Amino acid sequence: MRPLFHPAIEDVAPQAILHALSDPARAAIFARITQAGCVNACSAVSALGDRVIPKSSLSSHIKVLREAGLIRCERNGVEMRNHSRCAEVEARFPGLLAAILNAYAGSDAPGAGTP
Amino acid sequence: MRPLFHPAIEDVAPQAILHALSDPARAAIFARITQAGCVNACSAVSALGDRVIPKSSLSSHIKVLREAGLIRCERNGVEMRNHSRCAEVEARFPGLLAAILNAYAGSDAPGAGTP
DNA sequence: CCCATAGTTCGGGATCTCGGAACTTACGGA
DNA sequence: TCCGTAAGTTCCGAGATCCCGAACTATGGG
Repeated sequence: MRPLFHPAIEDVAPQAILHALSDPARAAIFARITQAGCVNACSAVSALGDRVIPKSSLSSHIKVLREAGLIRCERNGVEMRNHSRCAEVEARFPGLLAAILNAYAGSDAPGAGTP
Repeated sequence: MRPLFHPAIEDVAPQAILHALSDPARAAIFARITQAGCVNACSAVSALGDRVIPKSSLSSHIKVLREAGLIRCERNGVEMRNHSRCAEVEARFPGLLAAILNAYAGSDAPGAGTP
């Protein structure tokens, strides 16, 4: 399978980023991918907090994040590697991702659940 | 008509803000309300760039922005005054609104069209 | 009292989203 | 080599959401 479609950084639209991150599940996935050193397997993400996300939903979420320009995906054998494109997005929209992730972290820590 | 429902600032969720601003039309409305000194009539907003927004859609957009905690609305006779709550939101989520509005302004200036 | 203006609500069609089941791909073991 | 297992994707139906025109409500003026 050839590289999937990834938008060029200059084609990334703010509304796509906001839409992608307006879902707490997607925001949590993105936060985890970003925090985990920009590499992560898709299934390693499926256990977010205490919520189990079905495979198909997870695949959709990953697709939304990818097409929004937030992550870059490539196959590695059976698994999928998801790199965060935070550096590119940061260069194009300074402070945006930091503010969004910080807002989520400050409100209810999407990547860690709230026991 | 009693004051409409407005969430307390501590009840404002990041996902609601991102969802509200993930629509370019809503982002443009909010940008205009914020830039116009935090006061504006609803109908004065309807002429955004070259796009005509139907009244019902505009009312919905305003409602979404209000319930997301981004603006405060109150009647003034026949008209509606829309104040931006940017200061409150800024205090709760530092840098968020600035980064979002800046992202839109840097990509295609939602409040001014791109001739 | 009647009308004009500003905004809200309602209704239907289009679009989006979620998630289960089936399918595809890739690797590993016998 | 052939089969089994694991990881993701695709397909499809049910439900939710969004958009916008038409009808409705509320306020103020003549």
